[in-house]
Amino acid sequence: MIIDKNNLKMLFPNLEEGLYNEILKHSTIKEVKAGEALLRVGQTIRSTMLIIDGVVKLYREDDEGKEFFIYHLDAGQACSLSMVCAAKHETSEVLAKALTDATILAIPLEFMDQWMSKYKSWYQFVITSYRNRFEELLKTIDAIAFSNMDERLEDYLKKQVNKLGTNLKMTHQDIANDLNSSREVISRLLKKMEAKNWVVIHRNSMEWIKK
Amino acid sequence: MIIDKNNLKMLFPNLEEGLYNEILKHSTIKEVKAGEALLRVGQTIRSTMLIIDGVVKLYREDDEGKEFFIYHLDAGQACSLSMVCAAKHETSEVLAKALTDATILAIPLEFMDQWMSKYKSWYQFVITSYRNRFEELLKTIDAIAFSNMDERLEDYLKKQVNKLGTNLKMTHQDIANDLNSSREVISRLLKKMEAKNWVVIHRNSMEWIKK
DNA sequence: TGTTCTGTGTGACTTATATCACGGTAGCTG
DNA sequence: CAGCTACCGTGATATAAGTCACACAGAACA
Repeated sequence: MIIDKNNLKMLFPNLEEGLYNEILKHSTIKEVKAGEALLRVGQTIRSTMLIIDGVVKLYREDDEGKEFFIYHLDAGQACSLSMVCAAKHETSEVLAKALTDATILAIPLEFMDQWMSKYKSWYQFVITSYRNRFEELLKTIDAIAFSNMDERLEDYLKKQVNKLGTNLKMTHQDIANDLNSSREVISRLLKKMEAKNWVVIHRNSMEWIKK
Repeated sequence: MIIDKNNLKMLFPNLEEGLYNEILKHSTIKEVKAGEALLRVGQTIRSTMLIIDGVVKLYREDDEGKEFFIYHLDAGQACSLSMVCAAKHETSEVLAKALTDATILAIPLEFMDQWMSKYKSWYQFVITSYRNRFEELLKTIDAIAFSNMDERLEDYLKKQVNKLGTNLKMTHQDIANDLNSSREVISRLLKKMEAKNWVVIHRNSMEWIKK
């Protein structure tokens, strides 16, 4: 995938002219296949990552390696964690996996500091990214603190639909893993949703038909 | 409470000289009694808040007004949310309540932007605050996603002990509210902890004796 | 002094979710 | 085609947590 200034402007509007040039000049492009990890827990972060294309899923891991889905990142968004971590030369607290094939722009961490004082638009972008991720995290907390599995599943499916369209190619086990639940529970809840005409279940996939 | 440069240096080390002066010049001091709210959900944020003295608890609220405890802020810390919100003129997503009597330094939001480019130390401070709050939030998610009530209660009590000492003046109902559980459940779990000699239970208070 | 209120203890029960143990079936592969 | 494997459905059961009902005890107060 070739990235030029126009691309960048579409995806990240409202940055300063000079900043687009710097981004193009100093960043490297990373292509990631669907399912691959871009960032693992404990890994040292050496660059800030901007999503150019595709969807990335962020996970939190427990000690036994169970993966709990926290939120999505789309094209035009930045991995906020890679920003702070980068700024402090620290390691990742999360696992980031490509949901679809994805293209990532990696910006070496030294530019974080530089641009922060040099480009007001960059500072705005970073702060906004942060705020948005923080909000996502709060919503995730709401979901697990205040909602039952049926609501959480509905939320989860809606998010997937938002990112990938109504035809969801995933197994019940996949969903169970993301929600830290079990296949049987998800199967049963999906059945109920099917009875309510929210979804049509196939093998290895399903279709979301609720408006 | 009178705040001078030395105070400030003790609480917020590693800032630039000029920045301490600016903080003293432009901020106002707010005294808050234990139990009072400093920031409510939906409230517009007009200033960034630095904790000078006391302990503040942050909560997330659900639609029925149930309050779910997310983390503590101590003296020397900043309410990161007030930073981002302030920068974007937005409203609060959380409820902040003083746990003890507290002293807060309120910095009008216009200085956020200014100082960000003017003082590298301020930028570092903001980013570090952010990262720390983000981590707290992730830990909170871990707790509710991966742990049972007994572990969560233990964690919770340890945090309280950390902030307020081993003599905990709170009712079982208070704890239940913070953990979004119920009094009976907390009572029973506390009994078990007492049996294990982790805690001595009194009326309206308890003592943490586990090392 | 008795009365009231608030916090606590506890048994019985309900509910949500997890786990176990199957059996079935679609789709691939040799 | 046989046989395998991954996915799905479902009843039975287990467990954690929430809810209900009520008893009791210490503090507060009239």
